[in-house]
This record gives sequence, C-alpha cells and structure tokens, in this order.
Amino acid sequence: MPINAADIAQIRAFNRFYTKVIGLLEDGMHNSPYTLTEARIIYELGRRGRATASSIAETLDMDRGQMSRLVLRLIDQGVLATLPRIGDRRAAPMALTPHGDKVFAHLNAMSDAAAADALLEPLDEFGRRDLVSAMRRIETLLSEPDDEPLVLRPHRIGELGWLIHRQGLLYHLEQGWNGEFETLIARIYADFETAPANPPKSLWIAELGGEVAGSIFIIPAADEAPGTAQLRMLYVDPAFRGRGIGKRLVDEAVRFSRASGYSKVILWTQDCLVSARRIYQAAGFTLEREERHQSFGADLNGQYWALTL
Amino acid sequence: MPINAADIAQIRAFNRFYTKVIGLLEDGMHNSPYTLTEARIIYELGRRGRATASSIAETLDMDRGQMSRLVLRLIDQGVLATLPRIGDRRAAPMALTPHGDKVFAHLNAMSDAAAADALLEPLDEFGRRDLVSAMRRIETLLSEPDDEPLVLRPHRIGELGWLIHRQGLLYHLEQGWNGEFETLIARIYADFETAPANPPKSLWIAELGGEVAGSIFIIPAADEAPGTAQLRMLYVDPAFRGRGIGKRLVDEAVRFSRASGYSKVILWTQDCLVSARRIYQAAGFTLEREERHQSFGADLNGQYWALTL
DNA sequence: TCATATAGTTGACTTTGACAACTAAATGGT
DNA sequence: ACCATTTAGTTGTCAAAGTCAACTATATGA
Repeated sequence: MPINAADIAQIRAFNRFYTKVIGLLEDGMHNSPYTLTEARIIYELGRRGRATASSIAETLDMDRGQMSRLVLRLIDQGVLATLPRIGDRRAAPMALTPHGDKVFAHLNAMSDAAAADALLEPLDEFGRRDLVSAMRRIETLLSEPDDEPLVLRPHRIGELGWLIHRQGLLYHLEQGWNGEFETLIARIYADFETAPANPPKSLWIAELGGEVAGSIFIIPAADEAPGTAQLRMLYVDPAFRGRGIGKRLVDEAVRFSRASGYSKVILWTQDCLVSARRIYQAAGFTLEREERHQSFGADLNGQYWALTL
Repeated sequence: MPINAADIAQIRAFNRFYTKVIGLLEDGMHNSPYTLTEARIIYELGRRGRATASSIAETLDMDRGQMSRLVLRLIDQGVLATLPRIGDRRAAPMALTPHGDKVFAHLNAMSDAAAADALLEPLDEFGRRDLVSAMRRIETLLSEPDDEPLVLRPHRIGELGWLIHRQGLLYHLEQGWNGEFETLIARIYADFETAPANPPKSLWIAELGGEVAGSIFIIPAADEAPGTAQLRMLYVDPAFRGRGIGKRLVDEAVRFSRASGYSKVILWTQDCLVSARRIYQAAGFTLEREERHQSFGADLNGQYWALTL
C-alpha cells in the first residue's frame, strides 16, 4: 500500500518530540549514584527477578562486552550477584542482592515520580485517559501480539460512541460505505440501550490489554415470532484480528441466547463481509435467504442467517 | 488530582517500548558517514535554514561545548558554514552549504524510509491512521499549545461517532451524567444526518493540527415557528479549551443562521455548563426561561436561550 | 557604569558504544 | 561419537558522546 508522506512527517515529528520527553525523564535519574545505563540494568533485573547478562543486554540493545563490564561493576558495588550456574554452564544467572532490591525500589520510585510529575500531573482526568490510551494504542499497533487474556464485559459509558466511530470509519475504508452506515448504527446502538430489559438483551465488549478489541449484542428480534433473538453488530477491531475474538463473541452471544430461553437466533449481514460469514457458519448458523439492496452508497447482497437452538 | 498507579505503569512501559523504537530507527543511520549526533545537527539546521549553535544545542539537549566542537568538524567537512555576525556579535548564525543541503536531503530520505519501513509499512490503512492520530494526540497533550490555524469544516465519516464517544465520556467524567446522555446524543446526531437539506442545517468540526477540537450544529427548530433555528451540541475538547474555539463555533453557527434566512436561534443547555453559558451570553443570546428536570441520572436546571437575528 | 547574562571556545575527564578476538560450553547434523 | 557451528561471557582497543569548569567577548538592564 502506498505510504502517505504526511504520515511519515507526523511520525518523524513525534519521534523528535518523544526523544526529548524521554531525555527529560532520564535527566531526573542523574542525581542517583548510578549512571543511566547501570540504572537501566538494575531496573531490568529487578523487574525480572533473575536473568542472564545476555538476555538483559538484548532487551536494552547493549553490547555484550559493555554489559559484562557493567555487571562486574555492579557486583563490586554489591547491587547484584551471580547465582550458581545450573543447567547451561555457559550462562550465569544474576539476581539483585537485598541491597540491590532497595536500590531498585528507590530508582523505581524516582522514575514513577518523574513520569507522574512531568507527564500526568499537568493533565486533567480526561487528558490522562487520552494519554494512556494513546500510548497503549501505539504499543498495540507496533508490537507483536502478546497473550493477554481476552475479557468479555458490559460496555462502559462512551464505548457506544466509540463503536459507532470505529465501525463507521472501518466500513468506509474497507468497503467504501458512506455516512449512512454510521448514522444507521448510531440509531441501532441507541435503540439497544433504550430497549426494555425483557425479553433479555445483552451487549459485550471484548477487551484486550485495556483496549476495545471487539463487540456484539443480542436483542429480541423485531417482527419475528416470540423467542427469537437477533445477533447484531459483530465487530472486531482490525488491530486485533486473527485471534478468534469474533468467534468468542458469537459463541458468548449464542450461549446467552440459549440460557435466556430463546429458541432461535437470527442475524443480517452482507456477503462482502467474508470473515464474519465464516464465523457464523462455524457457530452453526445457516443461510436462509439473500436479498440484493442498495445501501450505504453501495450495491450489497444482504444475507439472512439463522440458528435454531 | 490523585495519580493512578496503573497510569504511571502504562506510561513507563510505553517509555521503555518507545526507547527501543527510537533506537531501532536510529540504527538505520549508522551506515552514513556522519555520526548520529552530527546527523541530528545537520537535520535540525536543514529544517530551520539558519540558526545559531546554541539554539540548536538547546533543542537537541546538548552541551554547548560539545556542539562547538561538532560544528567545527562539520565546517571542516564542508557541510555547514557560519554567516557574518550581524546584530548580536556574540552569536554566529550558521547555515548548510550547498553540499550540506545534499547531505540533508539524503539523511532525510534515509530517515523517512526507516520510519516508513519499520512503522508504517506493516500496518493497514486503519492502523496507520490510528498510529498517526495517537502520536498527534500525545504531542497535543504533552506540548504547549502552538498557534496552528483553526479550521472549521464539515464532518467526515466516523466523526459523528467520535463526537458521541467524546461527549458521552466527557460529561460522565465532569458532570457525572450516565449513559442516557450518550444514547440521547447518538439519536440527536443521527437525526441531524437524516434531516432534510431544507430548511438549511449545518454541522461544523473545529479542526486543529489534524485533531477534532470541537463541534456544533444548526438545525431547524422542531415545534417552533418557521424561521427558527436551533443551535445544538456545542462541544470543545478539553485538550483545546481556552483558545476561543467555542466562540468561533457559535459565531459561525449564528452567521450561518443569519445567512440562511433564519430570524431566530434558540438553544437548550444546562446551568452547570458554565463556560458554554458565557459563550452564549457573549454571542448575544438571552436567557428565556429555566426548568428543573431529572436527566442523565442528575438533577439539572435546563436553560432556554434565544437570539433574535 | 557595573554586575550579570549569554554565545561561543577550550581543556580535562568519564561514560557509552562499537568491534574484534578469545574461552568454555552447548547444539545439531551426519 | 565427531565436528562444525552457535551461544554466554570476557577482555582489549578505540572512537564518540556527554559532563564540568574555566575563559573571552559581547550584550543587557538596573
């Protein structure tokens, strides 16, 4: 995909900006008796409990030779000690000494205070949330997926708007749909909220590492026989695809429908949404009928799926 | 305001993470004949056109002595030259030589390519937007307001959802309102979208530095005499407050109403929204009546304001 | 006018970082 | 079982970066 020059400019501007931020925070460490690199080693070892010199050198992007000398100095200073070489006798596991633990705690407290004072303190609650979530998003986007647990939970205030925003934009970029879709789903989510509590309804947010990774809801189907539930608004954030989140959401929605006494679950989707269709198929839904229609500025083929419980 | 330990942990995790990202990008510079620090000086001077050594030393957080020596080296290498000292004869302005310009262009291209390859290339369009906007948000939150121009423009796809999300969350955090408010404004924005084009309606997004800084809309008032416009959903993002954005939005909305032939503008607000009230007053609105009501989980005092055009 | 601040220079020194050569131990394919 | 290869760690050497202080020349402001 072609790369946008403005995006590069923004990224490089951010890199320059954040280089200064990091420098600012590191300056705060300069009144400790340890150099910055020593402090980083102490911090990394403290975090891990025990580790080999080379594994720390790797995460800190350091030369192994340099690490070797610094480790010797820290041993001399009584901050850390090597443990007996068990198993692989090339590798010398290290750990902080009790004194090292104290140093670690102190450095940690200093770093925490520096980050809090310089970054969080000037912001109000809204700004703090924004800052933290923007950082989380960057980490999510740029790092390999880790194996944090997926949590399904009810939605919180502001998240319906978030879902409208994300899906409006996503289907615009991926499918070329226009603003009618965003308007439609704004109503759909509002209608979900104001629907009565009975027959049962439920909406799930899939949360991963503090971010909204997906969502789905179940609502009693309108214009259908009683006992029919409708599954709506299955959504998986592009940054979290390929991790079975869609399947988890659909499974949970079906489980809820069954447990709530529904005898059937129906849903409406478009045939261009391929990965969603696969999930529905895998969950046991069958295609009942199709219908061409013009919506969201596109020619679509609507599909009606159903699952008898 | 008390500082959340989880926020600090997230910020420090991001700092560690991004330190590695920056290191990765800088590694790419190592096959140029210039050292990293030299490259940074060349880049900074190239960006500015001309600058004194100390001003560059300041932005790059360098020692002035070190800068002095590096400048000498770069002069020897024919990359930059000092200009005649005019005005303040202590300060020696510098600029890149023609050869320096070439070096600058080359370093720039290398950095651009490194940023593009390492960060943008692996992402899809959605991820790239996310990354860039998260970076922009962090810069906005952590740096002093600059004087970029405020742009009022129509909304783009996804931005209604964004406004619902932001306002739902904002008024929850600041006023304690519950999810009913978010649901209500989801409908209000959807109704705006589906309202006919006549009588005239209009929605403005206030954009600042590529971010949504605020919004407002004008729609024909329901249940009022023809010729009456309703001003709704004035919103200024907390990160952009105190810069006259609310005033700009209201002024533009009033200007539009007048130009569209409306004879009156009305609006509904709550007395707890103090800064909004000040803006309405300044724009010439007068308070017509107040009415206590229970909404959004709070006891509110609704105010009806009007402006005859 | 005189104390103070600023731009730039120079010297002395420490820390960091890069690279290569080396030992000892582990690994993996034949 | 053997041997080439890889890995963990050490040591030597050197260049680059960063720190600190002293110094000159000029500018600024009470």
